[in-house]
Amino acid sequence: MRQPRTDPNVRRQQILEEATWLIGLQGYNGLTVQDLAKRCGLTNGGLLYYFGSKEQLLVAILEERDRSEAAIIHADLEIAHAVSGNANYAESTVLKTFCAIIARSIAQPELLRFHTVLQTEALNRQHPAHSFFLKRDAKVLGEFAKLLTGHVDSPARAARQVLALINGLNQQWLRADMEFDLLAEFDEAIALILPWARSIMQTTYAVATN
Amino acid sequence: MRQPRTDPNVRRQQILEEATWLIGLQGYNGLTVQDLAKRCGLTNGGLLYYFGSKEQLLVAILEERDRSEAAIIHADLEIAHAVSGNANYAESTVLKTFCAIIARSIAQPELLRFHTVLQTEALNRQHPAHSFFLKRDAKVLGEFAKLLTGHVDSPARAARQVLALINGLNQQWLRADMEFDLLAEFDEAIALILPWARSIMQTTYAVATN
Amino acid sequence: MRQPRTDPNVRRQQILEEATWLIGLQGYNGLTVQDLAKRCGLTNGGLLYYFGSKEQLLVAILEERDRSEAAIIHADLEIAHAVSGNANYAESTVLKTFCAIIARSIAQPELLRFHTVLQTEALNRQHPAHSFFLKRDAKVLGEFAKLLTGHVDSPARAARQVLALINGLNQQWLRADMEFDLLAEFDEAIALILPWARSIMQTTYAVATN
Amino acid sequence: MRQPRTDPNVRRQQILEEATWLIGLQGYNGLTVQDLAKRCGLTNGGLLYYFGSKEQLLVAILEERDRSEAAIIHADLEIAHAVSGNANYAESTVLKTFCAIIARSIAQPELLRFHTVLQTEALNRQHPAHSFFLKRDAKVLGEFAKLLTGHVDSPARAARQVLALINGLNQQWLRADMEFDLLAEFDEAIALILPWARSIMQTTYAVATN
DNA sequence: TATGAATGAGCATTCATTCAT
DNA sequence: GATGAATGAATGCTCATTCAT
Repeated sequence: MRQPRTDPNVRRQQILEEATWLIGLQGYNGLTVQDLAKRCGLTNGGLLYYFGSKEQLLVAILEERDRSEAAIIHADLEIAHAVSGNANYAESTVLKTFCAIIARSIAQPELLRFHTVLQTEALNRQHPAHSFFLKRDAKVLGEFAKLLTGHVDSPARAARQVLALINGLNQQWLRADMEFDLLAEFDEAIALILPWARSIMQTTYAVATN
Repeated sequence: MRQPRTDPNVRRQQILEEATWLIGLQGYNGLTVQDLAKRCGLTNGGLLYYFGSKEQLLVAILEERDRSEAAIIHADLEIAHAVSGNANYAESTVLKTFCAIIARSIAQPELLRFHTVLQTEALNRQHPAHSFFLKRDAKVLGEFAKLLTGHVDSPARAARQVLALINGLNQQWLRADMEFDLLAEFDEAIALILPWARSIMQTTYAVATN
Repeated sequence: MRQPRTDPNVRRQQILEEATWLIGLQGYNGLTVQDLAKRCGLTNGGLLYYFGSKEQLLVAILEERDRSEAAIIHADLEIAHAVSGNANYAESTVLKTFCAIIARSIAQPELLRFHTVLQTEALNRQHPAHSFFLKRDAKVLGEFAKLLTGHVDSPARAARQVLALINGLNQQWLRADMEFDLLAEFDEAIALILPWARSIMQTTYAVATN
Repeated sequence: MRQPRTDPNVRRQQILEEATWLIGLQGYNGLTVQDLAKRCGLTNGGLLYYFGSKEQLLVAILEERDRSEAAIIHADLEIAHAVSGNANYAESTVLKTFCAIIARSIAQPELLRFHTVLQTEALNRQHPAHSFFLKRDAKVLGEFAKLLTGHVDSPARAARQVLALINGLNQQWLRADMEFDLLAEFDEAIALILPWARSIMQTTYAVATN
């Protein structure tokens, strides 16, 4: 009857992962604590012991997402920048960064789903993740613009275009049940904005997909 | 106490509009029959008299959306095609069609919100609008491709790119509370795919916004 | 399965009465909507249809109590006052009023229980009936003082004493399962404050218990 | 992380005190083990280690109350009685005893609150403290009657009156947030029953408030 | 055409208690 | 001695739906 006492850190992580998966399917509002608890093999009371409330669970997921995303992206960029010594990022770095984003989505489609679904649900000002995604859009646009500086006429505008392409293609890909080659489509699309991209694609591929 | 006996067709239309607005805010699952009924000035029982169930209400909205969209787009294109006599659409027609889509979104942001929110919520295979948006994506991509034939190397791929740009920019625009010039951003973005677009923009503007 | 459609006003009244009874037993916090609903022969949802929330139900009870109490007391006094033409109330009126309060408690012990239990539960500042009983004490003390003016040295102090005696005896009576003669005890007690009371008791009795 | 190992007797005492305080605020049913544990700086499991269950905790509090009350009252009386050698208590002893009760309530309002709240909550026959307060009322009335013997016509009846006055005034005092002079009000009230009280009040005051 | 009463299922959350550690 | 994880039952409330009127 009683659970065989799982390591609480493992449990917590498991809950976060299952919740991410379920939110990706049904959104935050469509998620029920009961469902989630059952998937994790405990009762709703047991689950709420970890996070206090459904909303705090969401906050915990978003914080973790923030942490791991920041870790990945910044690690890549900081190194690249330090190496070059130049004010702007190298062409290969820029391209690699964008492609890495897509590659990660392909590798972890449940995370992509989570972001895609939650992001739109959170257009509602009352949504607990509303301001999170407001800030996130601003931050991402800023980082993209910085990345694009020196490579396009208007970095801010190009940042919007890159982000729009990423989000738009992601959504098509998810709706089509991932049955087209997202990375290939993105490569072609990014070449619209960075014409030199096509010529250095081979190298990038290898890096991005690792 | 009793309602002053509104014309049932007017009532129906009002319900559809309020529902569209509310779904745009909170999604279909977030919509409550009670809320909607109150906004329409009748009781939940009274509302369901018109549509039978919440799901049938959604179906009715989607059908109406289908009808009015098809009417607008096809009207434009059929005429344009008939006039030219050519196998492909004229540059100005293509551009005008795309811009008209954006212009309509700007003119009726509640419809844009409805589509944006519902479309993502419907990524879930269980969602009553799932197959609707599956078909819609296919249809739109097909129409875009046809429209782009003769103007780009790969019409199918370019169609994806255009649709991605539209959806992506729309989402950014809604999240930013409509505080940037969506049409200007789109003009620049479409010029990435159709380089000749920039030169004929002035004319298009006037037409698209009417 | 479905209820045989009781008259909604009757239903409402029935709910208020059952709730009064249950609160008298277990307090407001001890009252469960489920329990109350079952006693009324409907589901909790059905019950909340009438009052919206447990707290609003309490408010409705208190409002009704207020109304019917004010009606009874003021009717008696206004008439008595009007008749006498004197600035102060007649001895018999004063006594009759106090005894009538006790007589009503004896006739409707469930109301007495309700007030006794809720009043103490509401000592908590967070309690939804807290301010109700604050105001009630003030109002009752004021009315008692007015009633006692001309009959005692310090009407305000005597009002406190009368109220304390009433509440204190009530509580003992309820705890003793109503197994002593509350009215007799009160008659003796009120005579401590109004020494002339004993001599006119016979008359009062007859009136108060009607 | 782990508690710095407080002396278990101190701990126990602290729990009893905090519980008394919380029950005075919200009643026994309104008390939650979680709340109480947090106030005591340990977890719910840790708290229940001491008392086994919420109800046993209540029993422990009541037993302790019994003990310390009995100790105080009886000490006073026994001595007074022994000294006088008379069958009845001296006037000053009687008055001192009553006033001492009030003085103790003023000095420890949290105990007064506890009794006031719990006593009424326990009117419910299902309440774990129901029989405790039944017996207590009987015992107190008996002791009061013994105390009043020789000073009033009907000691039993006078005992009721004194107890009613004490409880009634206490309740008013708590509701008024302790913003009137309870002892002064009680002095006047007790003089209704013991007319000679007023003349020996000065002496009593000094004793009672120490 | 609609209202208004009612249901039944579900929801997030709370809580006393248990127990392995 | 005490923690921390977990349960199971309950709680107030919401919601789509039904249906007599």
